[in-house]
Amino acid sequence: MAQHIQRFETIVRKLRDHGHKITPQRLAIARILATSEGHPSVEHIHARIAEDFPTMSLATVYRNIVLMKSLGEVLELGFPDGSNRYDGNKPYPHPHVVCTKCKKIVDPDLESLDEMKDEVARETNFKILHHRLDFFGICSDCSTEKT
Amino acid sequence: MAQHIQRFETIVRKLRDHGHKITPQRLAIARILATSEGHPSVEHIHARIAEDFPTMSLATVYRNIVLMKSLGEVLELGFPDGSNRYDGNKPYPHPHVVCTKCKKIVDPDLESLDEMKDEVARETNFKILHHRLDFFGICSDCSTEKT
DNA sequence: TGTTAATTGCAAACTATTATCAATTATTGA
DNA sequence: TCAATAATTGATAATAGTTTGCAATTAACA
Repeated sequence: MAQHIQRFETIVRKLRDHGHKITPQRLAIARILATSEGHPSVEHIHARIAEDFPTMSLATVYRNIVLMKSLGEVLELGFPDGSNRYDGNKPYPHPHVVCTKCKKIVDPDLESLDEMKDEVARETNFKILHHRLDFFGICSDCSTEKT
Repeated sequence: MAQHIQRFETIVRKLRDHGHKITPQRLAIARILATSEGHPSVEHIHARIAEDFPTMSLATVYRNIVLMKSLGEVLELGFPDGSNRYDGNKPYPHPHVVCTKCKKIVDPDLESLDEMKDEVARETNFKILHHRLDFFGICSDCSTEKT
């Protein structure tokens, strides 16, 4: 995916431009965040890197995610059950569809969200800065399973 | 507010119908959940009850919230920063507008959400069961403050 | 009222995340 | 190229919010 490579390079450039060192750990974390379709968790990121670098520390994953969040290059998705997932692919607010069975997360295309934002701003007199929209349900794979 | 009293009675009836004992602690928690406009936190609930019953335990608040959630009478709002707020007033999914400064949470009226749900279901082939929609911004009170 | 199982309060356990700190390493400029 | 230095790392301790275990208490029902 060319756009994944672009995202990866954007993140690395941003890190460099802000004077952060480019370490192998940092690169590995950025790569997974930029190229994953599946909105990985910290555990997932750590486990994947630990396959090749057994000394990779969880703390390093957390630290780098905080850093990339602060640079606006990673979106954190915290869920009510306490689980956190990350998106380095589209680091701006956008709707998600979550399968409650297999935990898959999909990005739908929705038109009407901006209008809705204006509607809310008008009605409540808030200055709306960002938002969060998740739909929860069962994906087609899981609903056809006979288990 | 008559509808707050109704909500309180609905919750108590539901508890009773499911064979749960009606304890003073349980009633106090249900009352706050049913009558609060402000989407209280566990701490808030506990603190308010502790004014009158100093032995009220935090664990009891947690346990009863879990119970009322499982009966579908309380909606849990977990936020990305890890904070949790509860709504015993409208225990079904509905949009929220959160002031990031004073933490106020308001319920806006939105028409277009059901259409959006259908749109998502059509596009992703998910069976949508519930959703979560939050807008974050600055309320009019906070934006007029000169601090 | 007495019996019984649910509920409570307290404290210990747990989990996800953050902070500490000595050792390591990327960057820089000579 | 390499030495100086400041950031980063890994291992572990600390933290905060929530949950669990257990003995004592209490609501519900006969």
